Amino acid sequence: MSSIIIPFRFQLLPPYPGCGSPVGGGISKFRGWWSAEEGKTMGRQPCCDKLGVKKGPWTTEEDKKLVNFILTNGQCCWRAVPKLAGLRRCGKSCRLRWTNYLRPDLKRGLLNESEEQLVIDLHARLGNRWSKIAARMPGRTDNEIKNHWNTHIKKKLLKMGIDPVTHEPLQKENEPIKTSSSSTEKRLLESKDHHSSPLGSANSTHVSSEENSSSTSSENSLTINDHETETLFESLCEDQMLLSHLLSENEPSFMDTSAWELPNNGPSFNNNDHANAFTSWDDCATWLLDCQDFGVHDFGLDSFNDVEIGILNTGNK
DNA sequence: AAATTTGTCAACCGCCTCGTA
DNA sequence: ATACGAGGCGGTTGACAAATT
Repeated sequence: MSSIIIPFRFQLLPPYPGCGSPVGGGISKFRGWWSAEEGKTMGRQPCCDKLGVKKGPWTTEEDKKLVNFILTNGQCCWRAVPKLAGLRRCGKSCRLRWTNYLRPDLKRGLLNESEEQLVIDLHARLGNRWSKIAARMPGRTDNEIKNHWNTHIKKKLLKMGIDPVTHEPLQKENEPIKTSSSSTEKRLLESKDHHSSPLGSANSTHVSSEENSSSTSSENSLTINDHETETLFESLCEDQMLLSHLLSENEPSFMDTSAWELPNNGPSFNNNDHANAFTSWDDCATWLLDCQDFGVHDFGLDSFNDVEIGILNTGNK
């Protein structure tokens, strides 16, 4: 089965009725829908009504409802989705199902070799921060990468004699930590405390300065001395070249997730070859409707009514 | 062919962060 | 300043499939 990236800015439609227009920070910043819709005096509803909320695997029927709903209404308040889509699910569950499985820009199938290598490289830098890793990998979800790491890559690395946590040869495990220059990262890990992935800690120190420009260098080196910092920096710089294009904050990530949320003026595709194949919403909609690989027919999208197709076609007006 | 073990991955759980009241 | 809720995240679980005995 071929892997396909759907360069598709999905929320082509206005927010839900009553939602109003999310202002400023976009939809993710939007709050307070319930108070407006239900005439309540501010305050909030619980995440989901625990009673009557279904759990477990999603049925085709539920998938169909969710996809149809989001195609028609776009993404807005996840808490409102199950109610409006006629699903007996928690909003969280809907979001998860959508982001991990139903989103049309997802690749299907196992990670290929280059993707695997990228995961390994990114994991070496970011640790178990799967969402950060996924953000650098087009069409892949954090859950998918996490699963693949745990079931494939971990074993592969162990087979190769590499510690999947430290990314260093296993035989070095028993060596003293303090003077080994190749264990720079590990030393940093030791100096940082409690992250689940020691390397993740080290890398979080490094990455934090990349990804969080508000972090100061002094903050990042609170627990290591100057010499260690210098050595660490030198060590990390070796690899920095390799991934700088991936990790640069100034460069858009491969999958610009914001693209999903702020489509207001019609298609604005990711910068890749697939994207160029689509020149209009008609193309997108047509493609989506024809997409067998995604299993669109399983969701009943091929049986969109005229109104729904019309909405899709006019989404960028 | 049946039973058991192992592998896979979708989904849930609980915690954290951030924004709002 | 505080409480609360939404969304997001990573860890874990459990159902199912595949492989092995």
